[in-house]
Amino acid sequence: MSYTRVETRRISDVIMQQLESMIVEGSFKPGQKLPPERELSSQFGVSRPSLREAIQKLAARGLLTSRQGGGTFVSEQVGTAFSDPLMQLLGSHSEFHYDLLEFRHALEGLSAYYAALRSTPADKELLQKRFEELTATYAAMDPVLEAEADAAFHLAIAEAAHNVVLLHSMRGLFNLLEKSIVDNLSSLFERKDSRHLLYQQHKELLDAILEGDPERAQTKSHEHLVYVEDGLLELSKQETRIQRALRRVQVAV
Amino acid sequence: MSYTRVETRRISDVIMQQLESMIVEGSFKPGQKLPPERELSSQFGVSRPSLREAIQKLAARGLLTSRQGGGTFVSEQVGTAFSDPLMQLLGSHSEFHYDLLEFRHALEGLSAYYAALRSTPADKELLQKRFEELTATYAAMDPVLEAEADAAFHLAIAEAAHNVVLLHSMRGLFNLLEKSIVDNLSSLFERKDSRHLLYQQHKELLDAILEGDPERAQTKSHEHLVYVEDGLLELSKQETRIQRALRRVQVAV
DNA sequence: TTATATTATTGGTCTTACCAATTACTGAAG
DNA sequence: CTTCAGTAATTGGTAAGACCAATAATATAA
Repeated sequence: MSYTRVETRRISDVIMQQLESMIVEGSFKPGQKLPPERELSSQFGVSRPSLREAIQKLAARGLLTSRQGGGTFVSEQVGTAFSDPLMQLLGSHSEFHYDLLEFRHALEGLSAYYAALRSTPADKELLQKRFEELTATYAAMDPVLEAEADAAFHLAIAEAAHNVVLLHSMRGLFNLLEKSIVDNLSSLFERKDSRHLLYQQHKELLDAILEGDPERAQTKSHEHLVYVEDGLLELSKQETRIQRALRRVQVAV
Repeated sequence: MSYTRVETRRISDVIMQQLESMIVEGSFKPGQKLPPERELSSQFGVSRPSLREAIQKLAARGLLTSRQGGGTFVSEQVGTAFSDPLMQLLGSHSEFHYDLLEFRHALEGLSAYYAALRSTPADKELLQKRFEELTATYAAMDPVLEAEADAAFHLAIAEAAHNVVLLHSMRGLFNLLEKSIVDNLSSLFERKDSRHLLYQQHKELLDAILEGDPERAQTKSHEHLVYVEDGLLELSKQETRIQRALRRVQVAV
């Protein structure tokens, strides 16, 4: 008896996977509104019931939510282990903020490395745009606006890295940081005399990516990270880290 | 579980819940064939599309399976953990397995860097122990045992890095990979002629950490990662990555 | 400007019809 | 009687159109 996998793919399953991929890859971002069902169905070339079955399946798994008359939306907290209780805990305990920031900047380095390796022309175009938007905010002297532009720039790098797990992790971290932490700190380590230095670092990072030099991109990102963290260290978080390290020795199994 | 979903309940959700209850209660037993859709729909007093949406949702959750012309059946293995959101997502899409592994190895590099910077004497002791346990498994020729020891070694490094976010992420990734993915692949890229090379890489990594040289630790970890990923690339996942990258260009807004 | 009423949009549901895969049935050949 | 091919019935898969209901956008009146 041959195990002939007929595999008559259900069309709603095909659509579901396509939508799923688009969500995971970032074509549809969390919170974003999807096109109307009628439009989507004709766009995919399937009937509305089939398209609906796909949507309902994804909704059953929590990736989509739809309200009658409102529309269909991508769930805000899609995947990522950063929405779990522990992470919420970490976000609310200031002694871990440094760890969060350190991790975020580390991921940025990774993103830069892979972005330099795998970014498409379209990616590079977007990167250039985001960079220009970031530099434009330097004039405004608005730390919030600047932080947002900075986040957008680094998220664009993460997207250009073409690793969905990395992208999701970055998104989750940014969400976590955005809410409470970064605002207080960003104004601190972005002191006025460092504007030029930050611009220089970002510029070098961008160039390394655009030129497709992963090693240099990672190095530049790393230099950036070291600089920023040095600024943070002035806030004397080092003590708590050492304290934790020592405490850990006691509880280590 | 009780979510304030009190709004106008979708009829397909109501039917889904009823069917779910019947399955859980035993009215429909595992393996049993359900009545035809037309019959069920009229029995519930709803249209067939609505009834179908309910069935598809349950099928998406693994409770039901349906074959065209055959019928709809209750799944045999009801009760297995099929709840994890990201797990289900990434586990069902083999094209993302590479992303997961890449991310894991990248995090290992980070761990190595910070472990070299901040590991305490107690950490180093544990690292040495884990490393010896790992090398011991090389003799056993048991890929599962070896994978476990490898995981324990790298987790110890992550602990020595003293960044709770990094550690938490590593743990989550290991759990994710352990379940289904890594086993198939690990046996592939850990071919027999590479034992010595892997030992060498691990040894150099350990030494760099013990000597407190973060740059070298990261470099060694990176070399290790490159080697492992090269092995994975032989499985030709690169095409799908490129395809995804190109497809993303088209739908990007 | 604000508040209300109206309209358009959009998901939710139903009906009908037809296609496609599977299963059950029939009947002829052995 | 069994066996097997061919046919018909069963049943899930898909499509199209229509209408309802909730929401959002717009226009109107106070």
